[in-house]
Amino acid sequence: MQGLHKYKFGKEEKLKSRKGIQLLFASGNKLNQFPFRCLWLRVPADEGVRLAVSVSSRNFKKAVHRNRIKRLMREAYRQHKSILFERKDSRGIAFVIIYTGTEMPVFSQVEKAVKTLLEKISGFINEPH
RNA sequence: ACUAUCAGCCGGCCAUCGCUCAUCGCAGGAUGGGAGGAAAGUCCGGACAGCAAAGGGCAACGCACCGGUUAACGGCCGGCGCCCCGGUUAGGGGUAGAGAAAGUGCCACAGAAAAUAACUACCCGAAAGGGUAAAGGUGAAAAUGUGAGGUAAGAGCUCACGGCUUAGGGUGGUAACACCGUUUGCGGGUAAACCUUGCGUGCUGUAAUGCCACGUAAAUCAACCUUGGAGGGCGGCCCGCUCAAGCUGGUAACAGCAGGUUGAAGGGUAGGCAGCAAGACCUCAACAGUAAUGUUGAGGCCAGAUAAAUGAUGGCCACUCUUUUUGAGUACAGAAUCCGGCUUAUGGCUGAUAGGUUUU
RNA sequence: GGCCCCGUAGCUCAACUGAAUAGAGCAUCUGACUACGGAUCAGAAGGUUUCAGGUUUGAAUCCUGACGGGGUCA
Repeated sequence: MQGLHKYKFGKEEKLKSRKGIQLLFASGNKLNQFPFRCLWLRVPADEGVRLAVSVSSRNFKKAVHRNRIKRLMREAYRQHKSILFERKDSRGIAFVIIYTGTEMPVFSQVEKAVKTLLEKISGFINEPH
């Protein structure tokens, strides 16, 4: 099942609940990796791995630019999310990635940063102590 | 080739991977649809939904030449008036354009005086006093302009030609209005100052609203009230109307219990479905109309998410920049209930119409 | 998505019932005082009143439209 969905990023893997997002912002673990900031939290196993993506409208006033950045971030996560699935325990992860840079990125930059970010999270999860 | 207006299209194709919706399938999956002219600003107008539907008056807000168009509009189309440009002719452009002769206010500085005029001045007169507004000169604006008569000096005091204006008339036009002749008068500007007149307008908005699921609050405190009534409703206010919660004891004031309204503090949920995608819809053609627009016929189905889909990478082609390669880039910009407008942001290509210049 | 408010010197605010040089404090600069600096005193500079158009003789003020910033909702 997981192998089949290796490069997909469907509705079930997006963090959509307003309540979950508020919980994440209230008590999530913080992690900085320029140009991103990440908040993540362990959740029960039936939640699965869920991601939300965000760009501040203070840095990017045009909606078309925010959409562009969010699409690049989702695409990068889709290609490298298998890093997170090679984990030891079966609990789920909920996390949000926020773009904090002030300039329009290109895909290669986003891809590189997302990859290192996912490796960092994977390291925290697999070695909690 | 250039300028203006109108209409249309935005990079094209291929490969791999992916997102969202619908349909089919037990499932893996397959097929099909998937941003705009402005989706933007939220400046107007509606559809739709809820609340309320005895009224009357006032206030508030909006609009303001005429006719047409439309579901409606402050939009659009055509005309009229005014202003500007133009060998001041043809023509082109702009225009929030009712009323200043209903009333109130304001008009700095300068000036005699800024709106019931009189400083210098002119005339009569011995003076007291009276008559007058031409000349001075400031200002954005100075008491209807020019000429003649008239007079002591003057003055629409009178006359001629004008300007504006009141009333009623004739001709043309649906009308605004234009022209003609009669007549009343001479009142500076400002209504995007208050205001007056005419016409119109319920309020709140898809986070409306309905249903389902889950969950709690039943309680506490304060104030007021229980038919001589707190408070609620009828658009904001008033009148008026209407709804609205009581018993016991006591002569009464009041007390007790109960109830009602408002507020404080506090508690709970913030999930799902509908609304929500076939409509003042789109394309083409014909007809009516100067046009906006309308009618008829044929064909078509064209996003529907909810921390929010419509994308990424590679290759070739087209164009621009950079010194060739390399490289960078390809307008403005991303639906959120849906329509009709307005405003703003916008690079390029194609076509049509109009204009003048150059070449043949 | 709806509704509401505000833009004045580098900063914080006046002047908002139109009137001609837009004012005050802090900050900046110059000079004096001091051995130097601070404080103090004197003086100066700094403004397309967010932008564009209109009404008016005259606009920061009134009107319209843009641009920018902020707040609020079940």
